[in-house]
Amino acid sequence: MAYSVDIDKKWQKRWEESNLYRFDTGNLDKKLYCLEMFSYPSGANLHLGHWYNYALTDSWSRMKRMQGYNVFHPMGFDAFGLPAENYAIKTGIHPQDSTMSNIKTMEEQLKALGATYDWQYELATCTPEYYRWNQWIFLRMLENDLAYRKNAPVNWCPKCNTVLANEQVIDGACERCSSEVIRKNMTQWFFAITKYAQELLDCLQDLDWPDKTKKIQTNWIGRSEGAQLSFFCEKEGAPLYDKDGNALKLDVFTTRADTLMGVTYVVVAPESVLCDVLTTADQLEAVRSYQDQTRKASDIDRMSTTRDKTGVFTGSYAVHPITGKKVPIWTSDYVIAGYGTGVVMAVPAHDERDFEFAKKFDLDIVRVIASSNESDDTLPFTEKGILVESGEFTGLTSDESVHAIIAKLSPINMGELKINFRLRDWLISRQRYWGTPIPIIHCPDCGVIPVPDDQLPVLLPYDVEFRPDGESPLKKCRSFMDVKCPKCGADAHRDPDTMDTFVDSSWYQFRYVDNLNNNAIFDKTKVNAMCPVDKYVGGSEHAAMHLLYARFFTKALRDMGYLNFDEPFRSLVHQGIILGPDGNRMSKSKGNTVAPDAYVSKYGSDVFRTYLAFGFAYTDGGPWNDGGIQAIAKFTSRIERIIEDLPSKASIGSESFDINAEDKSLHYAIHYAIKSVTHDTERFQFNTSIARLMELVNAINKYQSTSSPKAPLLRQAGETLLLLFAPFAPHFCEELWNKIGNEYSIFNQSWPEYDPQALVLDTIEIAVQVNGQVKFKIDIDNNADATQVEDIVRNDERLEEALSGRGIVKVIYVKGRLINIVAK
RNA sequence: GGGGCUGUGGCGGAAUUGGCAGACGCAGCAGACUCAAAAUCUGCCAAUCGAGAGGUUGUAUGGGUUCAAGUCCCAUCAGCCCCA
Repeated sequence: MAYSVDIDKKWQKRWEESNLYRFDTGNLDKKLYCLEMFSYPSGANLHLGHWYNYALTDSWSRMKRMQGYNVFHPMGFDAFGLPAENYAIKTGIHPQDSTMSNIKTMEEQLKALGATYDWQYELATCTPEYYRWNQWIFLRMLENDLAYRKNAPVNWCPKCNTVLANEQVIDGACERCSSEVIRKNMTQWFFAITKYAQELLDCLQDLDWPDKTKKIQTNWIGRSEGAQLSFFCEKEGAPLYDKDGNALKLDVFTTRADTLMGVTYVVVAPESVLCDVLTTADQLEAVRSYQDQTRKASDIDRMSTTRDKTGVFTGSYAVHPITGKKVPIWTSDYVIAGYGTGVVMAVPAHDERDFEFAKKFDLDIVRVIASSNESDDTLPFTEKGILVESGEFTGLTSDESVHAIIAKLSPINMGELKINFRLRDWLISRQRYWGTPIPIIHCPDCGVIPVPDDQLPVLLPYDVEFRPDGESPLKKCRSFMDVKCPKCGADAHRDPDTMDTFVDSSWYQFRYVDNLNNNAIFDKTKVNAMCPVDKYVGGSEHAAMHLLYARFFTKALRDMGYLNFDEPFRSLVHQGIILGPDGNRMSKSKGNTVAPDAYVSKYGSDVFRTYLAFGFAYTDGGPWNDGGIQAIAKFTSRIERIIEDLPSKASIGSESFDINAEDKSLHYAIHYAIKSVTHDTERFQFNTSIARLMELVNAINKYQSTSSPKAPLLRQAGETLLLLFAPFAPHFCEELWNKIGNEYSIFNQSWPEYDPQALVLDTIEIAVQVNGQVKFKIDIDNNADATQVEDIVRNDERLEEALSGRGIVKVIYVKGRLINIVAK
C-alpha cells in the first residue's frame, strides 16, 4: 500500500493502543523535558504556524527518544482570553462552550499530526482545577509583598463605556466603535516583578537562548545607572509641604547629573498627581484643558522625539538644590508618569527634547558642558565633556562632576546615586470575564481581604451578561459579587476583575509535571526532578512578556520555597513565520492563507511535515511554495521503491565479500548521512537534515545500478535511511520498517551512530590559491602534512602560469581544505 | 521616535562559524524509455567574454581589516518585526 493518510491513521491507532508515548516516571535520570508553547484554542483549525512549531519540535524530540532519552512531551491549552469573550458578545455563544468545543477539535487535529504527546498530562487553563492555582499563587504573592494595589491608567472607550486592552485600541480609537480612546485611572492589582529586575538581568547570560531574545529582555528591563536629585518647590510664593508637614520634594532621575547646573526648568507628567498639586489657581484652566488633551495620546506617540512639543506652565517654581535659584515648573506630555518618577529636570542645552521645548516656549538655555576634545559642541550638545559656568564644579569632567555633585547633595538628602529600571511592575487586573477571578473580597469594614485558601477556587460563574454597557460582566453578576466578609461576616463584595492571561502561562510548564494534583499546585520533588524545561520552542513575539513573566514566577516560587532552581527554560528556540505564497503575512483579508488540512488529506501528514522541515530555514520561516510539497511526495516514493527492492533479512548470508570502491562509497554515504542528520537535527536545522537524506537516497540509487551490489550493505543502507528519516516521517517509516520484517516500533530502535573510520577518505581534493584566488585543484593523500602538500604544489607545472612571474612570499596550508600561496 | 533582525542564482535555501560561494530541491532546457502522454531515469543550469580550452566579474551599495571576507569593522540603502 502506497503511503497515504490511511497509513497515518493505522499507526496513530497502534501507537495509542500500545501506549508508545507514555512517559516513564521511573527513569528520570535520562529525562528530557521538551515543550512547545501551548496554543490558544481558536475557532479555526490548527494553522500552518502550529504545524510548523509542533511537527518539527516533535521530530526533534523523536530523535532524542531514539537516542535513549526519556522524553517528557506534554501538550495543553492556553484557554482563557479575549477572543472567546468577543466572540460571545458577537454571537451569544458562551466562552466556556466555544472554548471547550474548540479544544476538542484541536485535540483531534493534534493527534492527526502524529506527535509524541502523552495526553495524560494535558491541561487547559480555563478549568477550575488549573485556575484555582493561579488564585493560590496570587495569595502567596500577596503574603510575600509581591502583589499590591495601586491606581493606574487604563484605556477607556467613552462610548462603549468599557476598558479596552491595548490590542483593541487601533490608532488611538476603539476597535469596535471607532470613538477616541482616553486614559482613565483605576485601582488595580500589580505583581512586583521589578523586585527581581536585577536578577532577571543577571541570569540571562547563562541561558541557552537566542542572543536577540536576550537582548530584547535586556532592553525591556532597561537598567540605567544615574542619580536621583531633589528639588523643593514653591507655589503662589510659599513653600509646599506634603501631608506629613515636610517640605515637598520633587524627585527626578537623571543619567546626566553632571548637567544639573544647566537646569532651567522642571517638567511634570500631566497625568501625575503632582501636576494637580503644583498647578496654581491662575493656571488651573490651562492645565486642565491640557490634561484632557493628553489623555488621548498614546505613550508611544508621546515618547517620539519628532513630535511637536506641547506644554503648559503650572504656575509653580522649583528650587535648584545647589544654587537656590527658582526655575519654572511646566507640564508636558513628553514626560510620562509611569516612567521613573514622572518628573524630569530639563537641561535644554544638553538634551534634544528639552532643547526643542525650550526653543518653542522661549525658556532659558544655559550651556554647562563643553567639548573636551575640540569636537563640534553646538547646542544641543548631548555628549559628555568638561563643565563650564558651573560654579565650584567648573573644570571637572562629566564623570568627576557626578561624584562631586552627589557628594555635596547627599549629606542634605537632596541627591544620591541610583539605579533605575525601565521595567514596570506587572499590571494583572483585567476588567474582563473570561479569566481567573482575583481571589479578593472587599469589605466595607475590614477593607481588602484575601479569600482563605480552603475556599479556593473562586469559581467563575457561568450565567453572566456579556452585553457591553460599561460594567464588566462579573460586576453585574450578583450571585458572584455578593459575599460575606471572611473576617467579620458583614456583607461584602468580590473583586470584579480577572487576571491577565499571562499569569496562566507563567507557570504551566511546572503544572504539566503534576497536572492532576488536587492538593497542591505541584509536588516539589517532582518539579525539581523534571524541571527546568530542557528545550522550549515557540514564537519570538513572546520574547519580552511571556518569557520574562515566566522567569519572574520561577524566581518568586523559588524564594517562597516551592521549587529550587532559578530559571524555567534552559534552552530556547524560536521558529520563524511562514508567509503566504505572495511573501506577505498570511491573513484572511489578503486571501493568502494556506490551510494544512487539504495537503494532509491529499499527501498524508508525513509529506506535509517533511516539506515544512525541508522548505525553510527553521528559525527564519519564509514564503509558502506549493511546488515544494510535490518534491517531497516524489522523494518519499523514491524511498518506498528503495525499500520495496530491499533484500529480505532471510536472503542475507553470513559470508564475507571483498569491498570494492562502490561499496566503500556507499558505506561513506551512510555514515556521512548519520553524522550530518544527527548534528543538524540537534540544532533545529531540519532543511539540511533532509538534504543529507536526499543525498543518501541518491547514493543508494546509484549503488543499486552498479554491477554487483551487496545485499547486506544495501539492507544496512535502507534500514539506516528509515531510522534517520523516522523523526520527520513517523507513520511512513513505521510502515516501511514493519514491511521489511523488523520489529515494532521503529521508535524503540536506537538512533544510528556513525563510524569515524568510514568517513576517512584515502585521497582528498584541495584547492590551490594564489593570493586568495583559486587557480587549480590537486588530489593529495589524506595524511599528507603541510610540507608534503607544499612540495606537490611547487612541483605542479600549473603553478608557474598561476604565479605569472611573481615570487612566493609565504605559503599557508589549511588542512584538508586549501593551500594559499602569497606571491609578489 | 526608540530597539531588534534580515539582505546570496529565475525561486526556497546551503556554506564545517574567517578557508574552493551557490550543497539539496523547485522551476527551466536537452536527451533516454514510449505509438504517444504521464510517471521514471540521465545530463546541463550565477553573470559575462570565448567555437573551445579557459579567462573575468560576482553574496544590497561604498569603504576598511586580513595571506584569505557571504561571514569581522564603519557608513549608506532597502525590507521585516517588536514597543507593557
